[in-house]
Amino acid sequence: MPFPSSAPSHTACTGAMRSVRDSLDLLGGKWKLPIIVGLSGGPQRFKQLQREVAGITAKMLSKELKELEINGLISRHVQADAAPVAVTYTLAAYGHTLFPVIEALHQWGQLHRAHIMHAGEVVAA
Amino acid sequence: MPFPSSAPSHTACTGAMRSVRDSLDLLGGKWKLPIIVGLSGGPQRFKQLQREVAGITAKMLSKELKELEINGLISRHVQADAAPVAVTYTLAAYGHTLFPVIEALHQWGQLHRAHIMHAGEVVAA
DNA sequence: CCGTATCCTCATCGATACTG
DNA sequence: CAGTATCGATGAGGATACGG
Repeated sequence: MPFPSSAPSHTACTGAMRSVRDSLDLLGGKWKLPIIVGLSGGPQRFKQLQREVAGITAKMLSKELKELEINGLISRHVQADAAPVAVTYTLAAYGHTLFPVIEALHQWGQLHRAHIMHAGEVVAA
Repeated sequence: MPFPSSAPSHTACTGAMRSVRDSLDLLGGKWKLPIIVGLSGGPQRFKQLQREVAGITAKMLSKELKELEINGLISRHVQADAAPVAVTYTLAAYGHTLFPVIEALHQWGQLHRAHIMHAGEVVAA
């Protein structure tokens, strides 16, 4: 069944393609979603976040956070009064709209892992 | 709320992160999902598929199809008897398990487009 | 029609060193 | 702690030409 599921014609998926590509453009790359996941449990400081998103370098984390903030998915708060300056990143309300996407990816990742384990089995959705 | 949603502890998202990364590794890149979408309406010949997935080159389509087939998401059928050889690609049963993922991406893509209209800012397309 | 071979460019990402 | 600057490797992806 093409997307959207109630589509009438053979060229139905054209519209869905554009949306999917849009999402991919914004969320694609290695780190965007993992960072969102890392923030899904609550606000995090830069260093904490780097520890949570295993393997990411400070450079990449900084760059990705900037892009995510520009797109309104997260927000950045600075506590300038402390001696070692504290910066906190928070998942914005708009960022929470990504949960269905992440959930779907999470589910499928688990399914695929199971699928690889016993490669002979047929998988149920 | 961290993933999975019923998680108990502060380190809850670690598990979800792995699954999401797994999916991203397999489905990431510019063309994998668009190709799946292109096949979601039914079997397609190579050239038809290339027309449907706007902008893809024969080289990329060939390469991506190979990877998708290796991962069991699509299947390839050759009709050798015809004069111009006919090759047909079909979304495998396992490929259908990606529908929730694509649907989520599709929905969010639309949401984001509306979000941009509304906000009047952010991101040049 | 269905690809493959070759060459090329450019973005992505990592490592390291450094600053406020 | 919270980043930035610089360099370099890698490979994804595109253009073109050609083969089965």
